[in-house]
Amino acid sequence: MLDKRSPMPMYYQIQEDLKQRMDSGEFVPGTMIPSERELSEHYDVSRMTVRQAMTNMVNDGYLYREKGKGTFIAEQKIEQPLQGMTSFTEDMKQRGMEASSRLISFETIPATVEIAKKLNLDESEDVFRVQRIRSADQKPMAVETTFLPVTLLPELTEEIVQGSLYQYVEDKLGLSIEKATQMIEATVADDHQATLLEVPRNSAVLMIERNSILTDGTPFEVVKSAYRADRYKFISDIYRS
Amino acid sequence: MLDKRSPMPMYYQIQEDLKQRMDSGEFVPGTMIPSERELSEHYDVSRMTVRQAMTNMVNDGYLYREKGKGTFIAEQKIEQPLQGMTSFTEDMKQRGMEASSRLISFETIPATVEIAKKLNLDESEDVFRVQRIRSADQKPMAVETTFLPVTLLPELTEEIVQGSLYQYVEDKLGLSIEKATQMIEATVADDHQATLLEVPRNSAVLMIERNSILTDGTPFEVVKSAYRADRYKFISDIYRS
DNA sequence: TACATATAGTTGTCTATACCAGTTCTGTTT
DNA sequence: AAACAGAACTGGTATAGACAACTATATGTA
Repeated sequence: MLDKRSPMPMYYQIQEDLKQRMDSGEFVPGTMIPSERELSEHYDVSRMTVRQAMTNMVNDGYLYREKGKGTFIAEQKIEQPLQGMTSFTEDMKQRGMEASSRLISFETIPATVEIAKKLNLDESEDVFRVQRIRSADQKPMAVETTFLPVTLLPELTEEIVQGSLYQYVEDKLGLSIEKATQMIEATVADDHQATLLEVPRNSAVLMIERNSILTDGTPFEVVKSAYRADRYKFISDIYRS
Repeated sequence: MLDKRSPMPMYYQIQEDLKQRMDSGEFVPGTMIPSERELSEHYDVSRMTVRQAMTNMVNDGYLYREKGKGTFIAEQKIEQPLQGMTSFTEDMKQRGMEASSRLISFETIPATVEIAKKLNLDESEDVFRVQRIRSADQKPMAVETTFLPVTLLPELTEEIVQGSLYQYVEDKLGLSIEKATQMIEATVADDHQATLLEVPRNSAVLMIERNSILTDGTPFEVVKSAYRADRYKFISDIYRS
């Protein structure tokens, strides 16, 4: 079942296996999963190791425990789309829609003053400018424009941006995104946006700008998205303290 | 140091002690706290018990660990504008503006279907409807409409809502707000909003709706705010995983 | 039938130990 | 003085076992 010689810790392998069994439909929300003792026998590890895996999954919201009863599969939490950073695809999936994406343009341009400042570049240094239409259930949802520093990703191509950019960055730079600052505002659609989003001019659009920072503190990207206000609400949960 | 006969688990007592030592200034952000082995000797418990306390505190953001180096006090996360719940007044203060507020109406009305559902009331049960103009630097910033269940706060008055409502709720009910779900969307101003916000009709407005839940799970309020899009951006920081 | 009691199952807490992997300091050698 | 090697630290992973607290079910008794 598990690979004891793998460099991956046992508790991690158990987590992945349990998640996989959840995805496959073996466990549905509300189901009680086998007890800690049963799982420790099944995976041939100590109960504490199973507990470590399960504690992580409880913290991540996959499971919940009830003392004296057992451990259960948690409901899929639809209501917190943006707690951790969510991609457009994940976001739409959580909303029960199918995401698709169409590349409109991919070009290298000198940074504007605004973008240079946000990416911590000298003025007129080159940046990639990638523009996409993001669709949900085959209807336009947002126009997304991404700015990336050329110096950081000199070998970036169209193919890469259409794949998993974040995966590429991790492999290429050994860094990942640590956090982002997000700004949300309301505007009315300009002609260009109206055409791409297939809405009347002067419709309301929700502008979301995300500035992402890598784990070493380098600004990584500026993403400006214009969402159709008639189709999209931004939802988040906030907690006290 | 710790009370071994207390019904409180040892790891919990350790957490509380460490937090108290942080509050008292013994540990400041960035400081390395004693190693797990030292603490286990100090508290006279096993290292695993210390680890359980520390793992919880890492998950809660009080500490962070670095393999081979030690465990450190985390920075107080000030840089999260809307991570914790912020009042309009605090929000404006952080933006360097002076907040003021004018009560427009305070009335009792039967709940609409939407509000009844969100406040978990029977249809047509009474709710308070409080409408305010929120201003920053003496210029209108938002129109805020709050819905509160009458059954929860039967003695609510105009004076109270103009003071600290949250303080009143805590004293009156012994409960406080645990979390809120927030929905943000873009619309165009209707006549009423345009007049109150002193903007042209068909200007863009940022609608923020906040549904707050008390610590016992009771829905507490629905707040709908219409912000002037030319003056207000919603800003938040988000973190990976 | 109704109520108490046992009992077997669950998670919760805790111990004592062991080894691994990464970091830092220290003493020795060059 | 600089470079290396190793010791002594750090947290990370894992074991085997114990008892407590809680829940559900079955059993016996009034």
